[in-house]
Amino acid sequence: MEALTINEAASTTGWSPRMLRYVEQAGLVAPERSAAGYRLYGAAELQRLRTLKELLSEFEITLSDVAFARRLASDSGLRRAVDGWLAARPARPEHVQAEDWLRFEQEKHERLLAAAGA
Amino acid sequence: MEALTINEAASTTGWSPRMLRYVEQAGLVAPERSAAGYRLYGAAELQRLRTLKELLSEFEITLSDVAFARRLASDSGLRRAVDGWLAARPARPEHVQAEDWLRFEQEKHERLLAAAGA
DNA sequence: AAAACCTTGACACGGCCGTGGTAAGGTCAC
DNA sequence: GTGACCTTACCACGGCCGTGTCAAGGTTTT
Repeated sequence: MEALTINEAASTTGWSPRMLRYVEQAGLVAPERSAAGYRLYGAAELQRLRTLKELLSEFEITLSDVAFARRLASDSGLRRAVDGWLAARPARPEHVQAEDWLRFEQEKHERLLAAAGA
Repeated sequence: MEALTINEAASTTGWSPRMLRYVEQAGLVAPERSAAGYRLYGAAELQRLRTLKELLSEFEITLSDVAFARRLASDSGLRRAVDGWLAARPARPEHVQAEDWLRFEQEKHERLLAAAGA
């Protein structure tokens, strides 16, 4: 069975080794460990890392966003509270709303892209 | 019918006027506007602002988190993609995971509280 | 018409995020 | 047993978040 070490995994997924550790810390992709503590990425993890990358760029979301979604999914108390708040009266002027928070959420990415010189 | 102006609303909700504008920009609580453009907070908005505040402190989450939850709730494509990713193989070592991301998500707040001298 | 309040826009600032790099020290392969 | 690779821990840095404050200009009230 082939399990890639962190640098190999980095090469095949496009993440940097540094980011792989960061992603693990965020609780999103945690590879098995060897007896000595080496990270061992199996096929499942590699796939997960690739799809994670697509997910982030396709929807312009961040690791923190996914981490929060994870928390939402696993903490039903939190989910109920948040969904409940959102479901309550949806704040009067609905049009302004949609327009505004959309810009709010997108702005950072536009700035990032601009800064990245894309 | 009584509708409070931004400073009055700030007083009764505990938010600062600046934050009220920020919360609106984040698309979370958007008050009606007078003909001249003055924000007019009704009972519903005031209640919403108070519960929002409780929500944030009770679960140690941020405005951005709620904004993202809102996006998740209103963009089914996004929700399906994220939930799908999370639902897929839940990353091997489940224990490390839970432990780790929990710390990851909580650390910032601990630091915030510490910094705030609480 | 002046005082008091509102609006948007901008500057500021500490702190965290995403990222890279490096150091000190274990592990693996040959 | 030496070189290549891994691990954790820490410093650095640009950019955004949450927040305050101030300026320039309308509105409301008296």
